[in-house]
Amino acid sequence: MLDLRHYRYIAAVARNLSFRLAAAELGVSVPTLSVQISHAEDYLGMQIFARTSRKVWLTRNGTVFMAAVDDVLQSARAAEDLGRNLTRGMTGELRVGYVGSAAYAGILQKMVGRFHSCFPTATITAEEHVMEDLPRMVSDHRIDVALVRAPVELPPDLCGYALTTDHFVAALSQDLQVAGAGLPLRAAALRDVPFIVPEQEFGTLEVARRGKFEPHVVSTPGSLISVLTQVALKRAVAIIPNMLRTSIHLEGVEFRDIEGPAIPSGIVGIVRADEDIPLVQNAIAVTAEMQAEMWREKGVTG
Amino acid sequence: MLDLRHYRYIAAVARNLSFRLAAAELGVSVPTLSVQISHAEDYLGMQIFARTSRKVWLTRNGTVFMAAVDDVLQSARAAEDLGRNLTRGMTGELRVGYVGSAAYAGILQKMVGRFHSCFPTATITAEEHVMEDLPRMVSDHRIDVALVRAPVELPPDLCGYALTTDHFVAALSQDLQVAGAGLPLRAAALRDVPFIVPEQEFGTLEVARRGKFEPHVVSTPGSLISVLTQVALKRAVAIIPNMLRTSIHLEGVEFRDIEGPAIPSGIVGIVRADEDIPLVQNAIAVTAEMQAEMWREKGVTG
DNA sequence: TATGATTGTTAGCCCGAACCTAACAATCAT
DNA sequence: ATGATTGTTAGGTTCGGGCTAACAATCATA
Repeated sequence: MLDLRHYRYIAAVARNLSFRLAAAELGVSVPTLSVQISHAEDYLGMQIFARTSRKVWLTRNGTVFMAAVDDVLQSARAAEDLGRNLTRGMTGELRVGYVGSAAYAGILQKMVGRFHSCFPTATITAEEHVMEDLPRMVSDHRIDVALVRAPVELPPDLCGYALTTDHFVAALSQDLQVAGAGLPLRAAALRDVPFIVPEQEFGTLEVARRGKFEPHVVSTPGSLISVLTQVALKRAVAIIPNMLRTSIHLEGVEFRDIEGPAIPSGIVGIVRADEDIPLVQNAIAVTAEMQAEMWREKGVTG
Repeated sequence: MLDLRHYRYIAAVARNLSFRLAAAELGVSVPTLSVQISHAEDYLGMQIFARTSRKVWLTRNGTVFMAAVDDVLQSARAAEDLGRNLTRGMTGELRVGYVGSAAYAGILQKMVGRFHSCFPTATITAEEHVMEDLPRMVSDHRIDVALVRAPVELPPDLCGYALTTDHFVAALSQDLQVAGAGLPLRAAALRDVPFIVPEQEFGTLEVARRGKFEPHVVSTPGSLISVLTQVALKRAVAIIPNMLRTSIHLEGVEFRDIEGPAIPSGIVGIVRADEDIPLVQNAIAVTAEMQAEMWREKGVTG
């Protein structure tokens, strides 16, 4: 069977129409080239080149054959390029999983956009999942990166990076007459109000802790838009990330800050601590850089 | 640089997901395969396969890389197939040159049609040229096959095959009052008639020889349709292949057989005597076969 | 839990083939 | 005619792919 060397030698002779020049270009001796070309011709059973001891030219069939030779060399080059880019982390496959509120926070769009411009030949997939499943999916190599709503505790094989900062606020039905309209809401005032609890229940638990009561949970919908809808329908309250104030306006729902120190929220990116796929490593670096830019801008503007 | 062996080994392991089975399939020992896969991985700088001493599977990057591996192997296979088909004369390039009247005789269409069905992957070109140039074009390797109007004398490096048989007839203007309407035309009767001479002037010369006169040549147009037109316009006569009777009807022109033994015409295929391109050799064989079929049919029907 | 079977890796040797130099053959230029 | 240029042939060297043997690691079974 011919190997790539034969194809490279054939292509070189065809380019130069001279064994001497082709041998120089290839860095081999003329006899070596001559013998190898002969081997290829013997194997194929046809002359690729016609030659006097003074001139070399392609035969008719040789001319037709050259198209296939170029194909072989091109695909071999493409394979090595692909290998190089995979090892350098310039291409490959990147699987992102995210909770719905990562899209509201805008971080998902920014990340995917940045990935596409940094790694244009990479395949990037992004699928929404419930927050409960996401860390496990990263652990099990079913996805490479997860975007979840902070805070979250991680098993030792995973590590997280804070990508956006936010804090919890209360979203409550306008039908409720809670004291101090316009002012920060006291946690204790929610003792007897029905609670709608989003996937990230940390805010709810913290408010209950501050108010020293067990929250009266009436529903735990899947998405934040459902949470707000339920708040309106059930004359209830929900403790949700402040970011939603700017993203969602729903008739009958008002937002109130919560009295006391801000309850931290934000989006966290989760990856495997021992990540060894170069593209994913690069993606993490790019994300960190992007986050630094965002926080720098934020620092300047506000 | 990786060569085709590496790609074949990688593909085999990926198919079998086992070094043992892949080695058996490839007909090499397991250690050989193991070392070669390692070489490829070292060269690329990435793991293609992950393995415990009990299981083998593709890495993420390995999966992406396999597409390129398949490309390389497919193009290599295609190249060898092409080489084989070129050697066996099943594909390649076939250049046909023909005189216009070969198309009227139908032989050109039959030939090209037959070529396409026999050699579907071959590239077949057919160009019209003046009869004078065609034998030289074959000699000079500018075309592979020439279809000309018999008779023709050939240089020793060419040889010809009679493909169709025909004979010359007279096409003459109806305005001429030549004796013996409806009967074979006597050559001597054309002594004072203006002659339109087609590319193949043999018929004209033979008629003049039989009539023992120098023909009064008034025009030598390029195509047979022009010859007939000129016959009508110039109240002249032309000695042309009988085949045209069935192909062309032109107002003001009548056809008359010529008295005496039939003056032979027909289409001749010309090729190089030392032709060494397998496709062309096969094309000649196919044409000969086709001609035999045609003559057999003719013998049966008439 | 121990033992044997299965599978991939490492080590050491062998041999084919790619490569080189030298000598040769054939063409072209002066 | 003679020397220069270019491809081929011949013979020796070396690199590396291939093999066997020994090893390591896992899994199955007793």
